[in-house]
Amino acid sequence: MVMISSSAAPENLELAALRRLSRLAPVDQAALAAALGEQRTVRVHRDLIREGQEIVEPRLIVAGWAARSRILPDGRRQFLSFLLPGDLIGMCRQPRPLAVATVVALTDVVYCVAPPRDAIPHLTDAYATSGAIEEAHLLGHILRLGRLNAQERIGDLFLELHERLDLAGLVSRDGFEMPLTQEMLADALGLTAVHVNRMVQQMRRDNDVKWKNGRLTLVDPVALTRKIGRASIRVSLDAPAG
Amino acid sequence: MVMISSSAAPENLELAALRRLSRLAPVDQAALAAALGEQRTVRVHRDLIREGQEIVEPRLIVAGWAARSRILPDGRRQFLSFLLPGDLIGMCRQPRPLAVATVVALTDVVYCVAPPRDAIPHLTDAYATSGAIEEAHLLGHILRLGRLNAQERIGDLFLELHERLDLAGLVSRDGFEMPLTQEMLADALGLTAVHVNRMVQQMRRDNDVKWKNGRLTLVDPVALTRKIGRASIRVSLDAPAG
DNA sequence: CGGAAATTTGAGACGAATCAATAGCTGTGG
DNA sequence: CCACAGCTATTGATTCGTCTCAAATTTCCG
Repeated sequence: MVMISSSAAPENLELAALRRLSRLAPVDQAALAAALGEQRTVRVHRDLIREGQEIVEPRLIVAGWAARSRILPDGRRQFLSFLLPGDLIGMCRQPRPLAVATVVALTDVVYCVAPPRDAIPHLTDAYATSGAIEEAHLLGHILRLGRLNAQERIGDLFLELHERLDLAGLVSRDGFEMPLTQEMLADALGLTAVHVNRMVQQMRRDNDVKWKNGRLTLVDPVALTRKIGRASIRVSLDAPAG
Repeated sequence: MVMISSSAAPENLELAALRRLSRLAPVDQAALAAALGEQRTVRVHRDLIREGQEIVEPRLIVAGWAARSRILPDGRRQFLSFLLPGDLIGMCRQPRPLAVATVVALTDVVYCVAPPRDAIPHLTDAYATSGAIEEAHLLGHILRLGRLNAQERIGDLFLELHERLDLAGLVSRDGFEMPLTQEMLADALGLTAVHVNRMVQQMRRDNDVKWKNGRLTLVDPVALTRKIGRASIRVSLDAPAG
């Protein structure tokens, strides 16, 4: 269930993260690789950042999934966004910021300290673009929660994950590793685990998805996109003119 | 109904916007005021930015309300966030970005071109903080849509607006101008106008809010905050050490 | 193999949507 | 000054989607 426990050599996973970042802007891959030196692991269910605490240093996820979350006094939990390999944690433009959300590891998470802005040419651009994409994901999530019904929400989220993991080179023809439980999906989508379950079964019956052993396959992503009316995010990934 | 049609001198409104920005970081107010020279007005219902189009130049709202919105193929509409006096429109760190959402004027909106980053010392910090706050608002909106019921959503949004307008100096003891219709509230909160209506009546009966003639009063913001379990946003507004 | 976590199933209750109609308000033009 | 059009707000009756609670089953993992 935990992604990194597979037999794939860790190098491959790093590379996936690298590929992801490097596609954001023209970055010297060798320099970036050098910066990725020291890797740490956080265990499942552990917090990477705790709400209200001061943020340590920005980090780059090399492997595994995490989520930003908030919890209400009465225990209700909401995942605000998912953080996948290649994503940045706690990267912000503010001088001395307090975390506005907890970041919790949904699987074992391998990360490294994000190389400082000026360590590598164009890295500033890469981070900026990364931030813009992240905001686009937040907006997409708001649309999802505000105006889509349960089944659309699930499908739409699956499409987003597919898209993002594809960019990170983590999608093969038979889908991708999806370590989320139905309860986690519920916490992200503003639903109940029970209802997520029923809707997923529906989607399986409709042959929209296959999901087994933590591996998810979207049978026809394009058709599903149309079915849901999802606008895929198109932040320019090309290098800026110059 | 349109805020700026009041008898208040336009200078006061500018100042409100100024105060807002200046509180974000130590900014030379005179320099900022100079940069605010040329003001334009956009009529109600007109778009300031259209989704998918290239963003022109970043703007600063001087008076009036706008909203970022997305519309689904079938006509469903979702407001992603509200933009109030002192807020920035289209400010992004990306080189040549496409708008990820439409920005529509909810009232007549007076704006000016946002002074460039390096025009004024510390303005970069101010923009950074402004961006961080905006992200915090997005996260708050996600929590709202995902885990609060109709009445909590409305109350929580009212509290956010109160907080933001207060920072902008636009709240007096008898509340603040609230140009939103119940339908707009519905489009922001993922509800129906009909249901918003019923819940607002409930809140009036409970003596949580007064709302008449476009003016909204929160009878006891602190109590309401507790009642809803809302965590107010505490991005550091103080100057960074040094 | 055993225990915990995750998924699945069922019955019933409740919150919010839907559809439809009415009433109030605002501005416009005759 | 009134009549009318067009929003906005309100009310009622009904339907539908999702939640809740509870229990059974399956899967995962040590």
